[in-house]
Amino acid sequence: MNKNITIGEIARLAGVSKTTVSRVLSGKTNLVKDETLENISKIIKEQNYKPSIIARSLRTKKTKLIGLIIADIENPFYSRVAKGILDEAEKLNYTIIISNSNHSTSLEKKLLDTFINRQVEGLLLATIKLEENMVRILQKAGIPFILIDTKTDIESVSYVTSDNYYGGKLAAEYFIQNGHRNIGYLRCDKLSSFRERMLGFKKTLQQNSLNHDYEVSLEEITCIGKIFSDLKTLIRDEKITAFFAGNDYIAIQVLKYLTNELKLTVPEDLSLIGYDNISISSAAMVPLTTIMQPKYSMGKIAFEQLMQLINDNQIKGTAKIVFKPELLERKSVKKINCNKG
Amino acid sequence: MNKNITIGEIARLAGVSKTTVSRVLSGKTNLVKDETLENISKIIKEQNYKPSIIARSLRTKKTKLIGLIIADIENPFYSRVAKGILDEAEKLNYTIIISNSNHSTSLEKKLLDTFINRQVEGLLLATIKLEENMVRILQKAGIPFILIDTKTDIESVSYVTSDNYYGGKLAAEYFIQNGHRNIGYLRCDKLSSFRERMLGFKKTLQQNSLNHDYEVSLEEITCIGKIFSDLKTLIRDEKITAFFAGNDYIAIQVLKYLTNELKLTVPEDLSLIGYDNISISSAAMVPLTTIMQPKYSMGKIAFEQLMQLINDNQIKGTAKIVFKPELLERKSVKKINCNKG
DNA sequence: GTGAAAGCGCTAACAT
DNA sequence: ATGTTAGCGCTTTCAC
Repeated sequence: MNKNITIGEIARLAGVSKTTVSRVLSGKTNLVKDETLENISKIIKEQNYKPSIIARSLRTKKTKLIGLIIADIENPFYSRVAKGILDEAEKLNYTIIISNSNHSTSLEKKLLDTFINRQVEGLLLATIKLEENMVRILQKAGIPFILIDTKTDIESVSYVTSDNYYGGKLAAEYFIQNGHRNIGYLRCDKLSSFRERMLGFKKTLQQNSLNHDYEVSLEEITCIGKIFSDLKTLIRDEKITAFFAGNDYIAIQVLKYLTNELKLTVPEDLSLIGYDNISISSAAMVPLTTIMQPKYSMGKIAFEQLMQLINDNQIKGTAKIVFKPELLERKSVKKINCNKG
Repeated sequence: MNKNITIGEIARLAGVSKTTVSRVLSGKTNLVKDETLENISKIIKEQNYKPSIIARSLRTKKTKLIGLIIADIENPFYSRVAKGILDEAEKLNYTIIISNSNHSTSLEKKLLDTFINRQVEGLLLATIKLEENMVRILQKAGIPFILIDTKTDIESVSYVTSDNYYGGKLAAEYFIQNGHRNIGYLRCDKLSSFRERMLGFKKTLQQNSLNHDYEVSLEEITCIGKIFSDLKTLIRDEKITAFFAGNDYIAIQVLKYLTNELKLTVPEDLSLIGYDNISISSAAMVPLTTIMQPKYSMGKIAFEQLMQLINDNQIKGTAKIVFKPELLERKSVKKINCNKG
């Protein structure tokens, strides 16, 4: 019944003007007599009145809304990042509107529009394939945004990632150190993070004079099943002994495939490295050796940086944060022979 | 620059009134001459004009906003449910505002307020501990809501869950069939789903004249580490051979603990059953026998039901949807001896 | 088929 | 310390 109670009604009950009530609402209490303040506060509480954020937003142009586009909320990497974002948003009294793009660029474009129309104050993009025209649209709309786990060549675009090139390098070096020579990897050009990982990986193979063409190519990151037959071929024909899966989520699916379908053993028949260190990789059939990146922190810091961009809007700043990933040694890589020591 | 373009500006450029532009915007094209329509559409496109959803919401009282409160987005069960919700919302052109409550009842209360203030049209509550006064607040505000994976005794509250009592029963029966006699389980009273699972489980033990007091109690679902020492005691002193972990997320952490800390083997030293069938339970160290519930569908259907409640608001309907869970046999339960056949 | 005018609930000058 | 007024950008009578 009190769902339609407005500031005017409170003002009437308190015998003051809407302005005064508004001042109480926005904490400008120094402009209100103590007595009046108390009275108004009492009535607000009694009536359980809550100001309309919509009306306020329309007036102030501040929505306290941040848009979040996530490629795949089901991938534990992203859901951990999301948690970092959500926790931080809660602290700062911002509300998050979220969408799952399923890695679809066209959907991401549409979502961008929706979020702009909703007048979000900023945008967090967790793996969008950012095209130039999207950047233009965002900049034209004056909406600051930060990419997470993605990079772009476009100057003046902010991002929070780990050093994926370096991460790829770490993986390759580890395989090599452990005596692997025929090493395969998954390639997916759709994600910039994957591209960088593979670049660092491939380059390192090359520098060690190893064949760097044992690649399995993935068009659509959503259809991981499609790589399996190519992977099988690489194992059979090229005798690869190691495979860099690009991320843990995929690595675990590969692990399942190898074990259940091909009846192969990891790491005896094939060694595997993932990326991300998602929470279950330590409890996988074979505990997964992986490249770790600080997911929660990445979400948290992305949010903090976005706040800065929003608040310092006079200086059109750019945030470029890159974490150093680390290799986490577990049990999915076979030590064929040790070059070290 | 065109960030401030409004309907008035479009009207001016087209040489018509705001009303006419508004009619084009809302698809009331039968009220507009073809010629005018085309002209206006052209200008809208040229100017890349997007109507302010805020202003529209203020006027129409429709926000196209649904609030989603999730207990722990990082738990793959919830993130899968969330995906079902998000995909469906996208289809129906609704926007989701999301928060992670970390299982905190006080935070959930606060979030409820925030979401009401934002004038969400409906609310999806994935495991909130719903107190009576919350229900009153919601009903007073006239906001329909649906609980996911939770139930309540309060009449007229809608929910989408699986039959947790039956799920618990399935788990107990399976242990018993496989020859287990000393069977432990995790108890957590905070979540209604857990309570029901444990009730069904315990009752079944009882009906089979087995000890049903081998319980490990968990106060805060966020601190799973705390159950370990109790679990250890149960294994040592009571010689339990099987343990029902309440959900897969916890089961996997128990699995890690047993393997890494206690150097025990599953299922040789302890058999384990989880719940939910999260995507990685099939790839766990020991593929997890679990009770499956249709997570994605639950999210999807919860959203659909909420739409119904929103649209049929004259009839104050209630949706009570209960899925039948199924036991998924994998490798985490030892067959001590077979009673069957 | 089109437009003028009012108003959604709030805040922000600008008075007083 | 408080009130008056105007207006955010849209939709919706009601009139023409």
